[in-house]
Amino acid sequence: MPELPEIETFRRRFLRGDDDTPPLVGRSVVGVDLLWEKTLASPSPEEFEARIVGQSIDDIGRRGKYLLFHLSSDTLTIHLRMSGDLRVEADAAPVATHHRLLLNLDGGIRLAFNDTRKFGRVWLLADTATLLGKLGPEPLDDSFTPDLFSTRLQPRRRQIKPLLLDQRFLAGMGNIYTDEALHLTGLHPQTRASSLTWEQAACLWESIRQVLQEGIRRNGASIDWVYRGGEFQNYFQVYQRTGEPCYRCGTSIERIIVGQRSTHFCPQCQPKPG
DNA sequence: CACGAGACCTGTTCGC
DNA sequence: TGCGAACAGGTCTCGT
Repeated sequence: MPELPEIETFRRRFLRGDDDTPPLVGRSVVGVDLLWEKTLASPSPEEFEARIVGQSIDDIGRRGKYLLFHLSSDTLTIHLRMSGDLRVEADAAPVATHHRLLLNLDGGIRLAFNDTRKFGRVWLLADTATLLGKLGPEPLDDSFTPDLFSTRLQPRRRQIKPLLLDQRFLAGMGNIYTDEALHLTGLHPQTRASSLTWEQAACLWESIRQVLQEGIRRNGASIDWVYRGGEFQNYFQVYQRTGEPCYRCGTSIERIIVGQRSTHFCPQCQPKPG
């Protein structure tokens, strides 16, 4: 799941707190329990524990799909990949199935990293530049303009969908929001990026921002049992709607594979070019 | 550079 | 009912 809106939802929840989650800023790390070694990308488990204990959470940020806990002297960087989840719970709570890393905080709570498929990764970094430096623009930043987007699209010959999923091209888009943005624009997912007119690029720019903002407003999308609270799944136009009628024209939504990813689109509203 | 295959993992759903 | 195949929100590496 976790794409930009879901990560942003975590960030806001941990910053402000909500009904069952207290704000995390200001709390310090008092202990660590690494339950699945590969979850920790760097440094070594020994160094991780020695360095992180005693640091406090000063702020919480996000870059693309990376969640950034800015600590006293390091940045705890987390990528949830396919099945990662973050839960704030009592530090005496039983350790749930698929918990991979526990960070005990002061005040009797802990931040638990739960990840069924074990793809998620955690880094403790003094400098995030190496890890984050190759990411493309932030789609919701003011600096991301239609002109910038169009200019970046122009030299690329790739199919538009895999290009939008390429985090070096644009940071934060995943399979759901890409399918939704292309449908909103009326672009076939296999359209060549370089073939887009400025107007089409500007329309896609608008659609990308619209679906991401809508996703954030709905607290992300909850599929299956993960990510309580998200509502955006109730507003999907094409994602996981194979065979169901397009809300705009009534044509059956189709599912094809593009760049090895499941892709949903309306063949009427998003005609294949050429 | 663009693209596809395979890897990394576990769990659920689908088809026969 | 059972069992294997297909599929899942992501990204990396390798070969062509």
